[in-house]
Amino acid sequence: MSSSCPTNPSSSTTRPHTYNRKQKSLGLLCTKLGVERRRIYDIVNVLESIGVLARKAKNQYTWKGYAAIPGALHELKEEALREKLEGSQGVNAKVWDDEDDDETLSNSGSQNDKSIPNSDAPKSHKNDNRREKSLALLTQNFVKLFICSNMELISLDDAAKLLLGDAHSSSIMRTKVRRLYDIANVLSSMNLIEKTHTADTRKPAFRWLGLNENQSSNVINSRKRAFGTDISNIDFKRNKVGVFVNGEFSQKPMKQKELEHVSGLGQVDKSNLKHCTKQSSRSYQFGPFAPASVHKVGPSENNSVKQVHDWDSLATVHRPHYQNEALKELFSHYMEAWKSWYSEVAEKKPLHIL
DNA sequence: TAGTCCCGCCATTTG
DNA sequence: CAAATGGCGGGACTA
Repeated sequence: MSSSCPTNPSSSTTRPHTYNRKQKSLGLLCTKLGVERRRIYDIVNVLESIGVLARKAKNQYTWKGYAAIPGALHELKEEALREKLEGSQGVNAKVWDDEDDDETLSNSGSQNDKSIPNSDAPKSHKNDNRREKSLALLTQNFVKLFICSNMELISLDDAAKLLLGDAHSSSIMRTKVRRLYDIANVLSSMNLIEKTHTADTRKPAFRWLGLNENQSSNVINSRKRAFGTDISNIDFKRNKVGVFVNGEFSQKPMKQKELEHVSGLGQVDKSNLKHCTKQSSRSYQFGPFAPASVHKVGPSENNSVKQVHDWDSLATVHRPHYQNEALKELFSHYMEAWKSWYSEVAEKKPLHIL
């Protein structure tokens, strides 16, 4: 963080102004936000998993925007279907965890695999191992659970079990669940999922909201504008977290325990899920920046590029008072920070974190 | 107590 | 080698 960074600074910028790399250093950002650097990585990974961001290289991220989400989800869904086909029969869907990794995963999707320069072949084993345990993969698999199954509600425990396959020591489970919390917090912030609890058991669980189209899990085709477009008037209040949903900004009262009941159908049907999950590979392929062009789904009327508008309002100053709303706030702040970066950096220029 | 998730050590990966 | 990343899990905090 901080200081000197080798990478080329200005150059590519269209911005005559100073594209001050230093000002965009992750370290500085973290300081300003009062956030630990380590946290950022988690968030970035989740965002990248759903297409909002793309890592181009070390210290280089490209903001894709919310409009990229539909496309990413679509990809995930197809990928899941593909996996389902190939690996299904095996009653026990594999497990990612547990020592034995294997799977040739990593490359089912389209190009873009983590854009890892090194070819795949070599150190693949170890890499795969890492990859398999990555928050990014977990995020995608978690999302697949929702978009590929008919489960209405999924508790993190169930998700962990499903994603872990059979073998799960309580220890591994615990860790997995911790990660899922990390992920769920970010996804919740984006309103892609929401927390509730099963009707029967009062067990906490999450419901997929997706792009907020009607219930159907078919994320890819319904109206509603692209996720996150048109963000406007945001206003946070203590204990309230603003979230943008389809253009509108909604505030969820921190612990909204209201809607709970809704859940009716929820119930995890493990069996029916197993196959659908399996590792995947990241494969995003959205258009360049904001792409509203991404095979977007709905008629997202406005181009995400412009979703920039009110991001400023997202700013709001207040240090994240961790505890609970932690990631959520952090996320908001981060969005704001990025937004400013974005505007400064001009169109396609990659952002340099640090 | 179960559910959350803060916090940061430390192993890896990269440039 | 230093900096950037990120897996991982102990344990504090809450409801």
